[in-house]
Amino acid sequence: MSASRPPMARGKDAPDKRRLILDAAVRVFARQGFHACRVSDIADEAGVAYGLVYHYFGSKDEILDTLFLERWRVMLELIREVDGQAIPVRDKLRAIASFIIDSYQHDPDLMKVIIVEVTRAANSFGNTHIATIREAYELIGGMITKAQQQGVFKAEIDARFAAMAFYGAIEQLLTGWIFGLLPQGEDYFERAKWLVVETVCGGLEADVAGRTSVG
Amino acid sequence: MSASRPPMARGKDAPDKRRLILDAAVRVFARQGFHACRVSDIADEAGVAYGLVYHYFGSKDEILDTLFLERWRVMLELIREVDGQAIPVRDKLRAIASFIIDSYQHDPDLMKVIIVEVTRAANSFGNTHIATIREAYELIGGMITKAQQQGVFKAEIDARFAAMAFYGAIEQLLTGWIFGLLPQGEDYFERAKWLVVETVCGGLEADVAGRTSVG
Amino acid sequence: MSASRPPMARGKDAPDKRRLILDAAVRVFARQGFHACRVSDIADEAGVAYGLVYHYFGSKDEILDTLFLERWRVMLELIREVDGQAIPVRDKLRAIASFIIDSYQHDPDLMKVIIVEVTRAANSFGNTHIATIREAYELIGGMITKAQQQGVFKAEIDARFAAMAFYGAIEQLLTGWIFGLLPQGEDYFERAKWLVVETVCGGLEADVAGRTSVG
Amino acid sequence: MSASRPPMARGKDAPDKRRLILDAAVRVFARQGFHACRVSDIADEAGVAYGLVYHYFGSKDEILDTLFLERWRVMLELIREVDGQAIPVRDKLRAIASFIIDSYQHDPDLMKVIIVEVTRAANSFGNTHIATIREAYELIGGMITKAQQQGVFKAEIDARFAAMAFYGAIEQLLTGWIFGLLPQGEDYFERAKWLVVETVCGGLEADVAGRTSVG
DNA sequence: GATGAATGAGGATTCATTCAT
DNA sequence: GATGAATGAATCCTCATTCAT
Repeated sequence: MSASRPPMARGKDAPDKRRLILDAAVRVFARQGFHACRVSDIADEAGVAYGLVYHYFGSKDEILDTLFLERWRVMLELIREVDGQAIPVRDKLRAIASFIIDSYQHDPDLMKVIIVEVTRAANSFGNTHIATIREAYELIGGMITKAQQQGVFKAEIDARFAAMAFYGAIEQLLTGWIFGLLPQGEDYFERAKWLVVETVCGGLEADVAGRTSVG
Repeated sequence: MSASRPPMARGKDAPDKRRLILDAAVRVFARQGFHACRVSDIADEAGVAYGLVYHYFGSKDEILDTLFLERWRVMLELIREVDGQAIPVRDKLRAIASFIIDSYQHDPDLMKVIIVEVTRAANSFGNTHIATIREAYELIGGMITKAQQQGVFKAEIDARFAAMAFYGAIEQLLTGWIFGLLPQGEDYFERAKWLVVETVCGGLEADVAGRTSVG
Repeated sequence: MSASRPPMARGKDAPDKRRLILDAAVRVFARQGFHACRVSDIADEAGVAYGLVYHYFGSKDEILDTLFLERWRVMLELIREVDGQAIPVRDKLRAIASFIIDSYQHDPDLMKVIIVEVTRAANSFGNTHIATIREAYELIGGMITKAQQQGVFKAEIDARFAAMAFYGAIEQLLTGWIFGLLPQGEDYFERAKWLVVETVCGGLEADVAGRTSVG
Repeated sequence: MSASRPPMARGKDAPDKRRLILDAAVRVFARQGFHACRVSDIADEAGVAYGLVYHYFGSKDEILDTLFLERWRVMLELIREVDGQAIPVRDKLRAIASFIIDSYQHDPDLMKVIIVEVTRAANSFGNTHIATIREAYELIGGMITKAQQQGVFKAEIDARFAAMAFYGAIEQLLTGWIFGLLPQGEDYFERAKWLVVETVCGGLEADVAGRTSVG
């Protein structure tokens, strides 16, 4: 369950300019924001000629689209895979949270760009990719619904809303890291995976009747 | 505990052009997005001359800035007020969730702008806004810490992370409404207030040992 | 033969806002240049309301025109008066040089503005006032012509060209002071008056035949 | 000792758009004045696209800047070269006056722009230009000082002031031509070269004691 | 594939001037 | 006279995109 971006097979010394440009774009978008950066900034950061960006990508937008889609495709695959497994819902949610947090740990700039520039961009990129995003939410919602049918989760809480809350909790942790509001580090990332699932599944409240909430 | 924007005392017939511009900006930003709209769109929407926008605001950015600050001032006041009350933590969180959801219900455009555009702009905006947001999180974190000390909340979950998760869950519900991913309406809003608090405090898991999840 | 600007008779305590605005404009034009300053800068500097500037002057241009004309009228009067006197040409030129240098000493900002913004502005104000400026040159040229006819000045040098060179030499001294290229101070000003006349009349060359060039 | 602008080595058919823009700017600045012309006027005059102006120059100011620097570099070279020659001071001054007047004759627009716009802009331009101009004056001042030490020029006249007066006399002749106050033409230009040197070196005064004013 | 000069529409900002009070 | 809010035309500069080499 790797959180790394799909490798682009190439000859040993071949630099794969396309990949170079994408990776440069991530850094530049993260640093300056999509709107504040120019195509020339990306080319400079990648160390390639201005025009080459347009050789590989049709537009500046397409670069961001590509970055989003690359990552989100893996994300959806992961969710679908998890969805098909015969494991407790808590483990499923745990796998999703782990994947997202691992993704951040592996490439924080990329996740920052996706969250800041796409996921919350209701009027631009968010709308373009709404179908993709919706699918993720629906898959998660489906897991919750199934858990409710099995009696594992309470039935009173609308699964769609619960899915949003779950995903929002994770994304906000990332946001906290992105903007320096939460401490980062290997330990914190690991703890966060457990924490977000524990909060959403077990709740913050202490057990009043001796029930152990630790799985 | 009104979620409405602070009224601007004025003579009966005086139109307060500044307010007019601010309100128009909310509508235009919500409709087109901050970057996609022109200053002239704001002026047109407000029914004032182009130049008047610059009479009251130094730049397009400053308008967004002002909207953010206005809203968060009210938000912080609410949180501080709630923090000072001698009520159960669940009620405190409920009050905060209610306030935010009421705000959305009362002026969805404004909340859309705050969530969608300000997060994106957090790159460019100085640390002023981050500091404001940080204060809100710290207040919520403080409530959770206190609850943990009183044994009401589990001690294993870092309060700062829990505060982020809580806030993120709420914000994602708003995002769901904004993107049209969740159903809206008076009932849904009311239900959402309960749901988000119930999820975060009581957890999604059903009681397996007769524990009542109602505080 | 005062170099001061015409006093504006007024009640003791009356501040004469018009004068206030003109004087403020001199300072602002000198500091920022005519084009780089806004009408509001003038109003601020004068400590009057924005709109009052337009109560006294029809436009920003008119302010500069007024400043130029006020000073140049006195200048022309001086030249005409000198022209009518029965004194050696050297004394006449000396009187003119003195007047201009005294003017600079008395109000360097005003002279800077007139030289920089009007006298050299071939495409704007310079053209507007070309007739006024031409008259001064012609009067000086006339003095030189007369001196040539009297055998005091060489006949080979075109009087119009000589008049320009004479005036240019003076103006360049002022320019040197304005841009910090020449040392300033009472002594330098006095010496400059003598120097410019001595240079133009007597020449820089040392006497080779015992002639004393000091009048 | 050509007064022409430095040639730009290029392939036979290559149009060198940068040069095209610079030359167009000279014409437009001379015709309309720096402030009154738009960047689009320059582009139109050069027959290039609007944006290309900004491809080669950072701003409208930088164009004027470049013109100034280009011209003064040549001017300084000339003065330095003249300064190094073992010729009478009168010949040196004559060479400088000739160069400037030739420059005007060769490209009156450029000289108009240099004189009219750069002086005005000296406020905004940093001390870079002032420093350049200062060097020219100091070189001329040095020639005069040397002549004074050799007894060729009077010692009573401060060399720095004399240098300014000399340069001012020349510049004012150009100003006279620019404003249409002095007659132009091959003969007048040639005569002016002699005249300005004769005036400054020999003085306007006729010889009263058989002194020859020819050095 | 690679380069970077060339294009030109778009939009923020400025600021002189007007005018109602 | 005095005030400053209101107006809107003017223009600089940006930058995504195209294209010839």
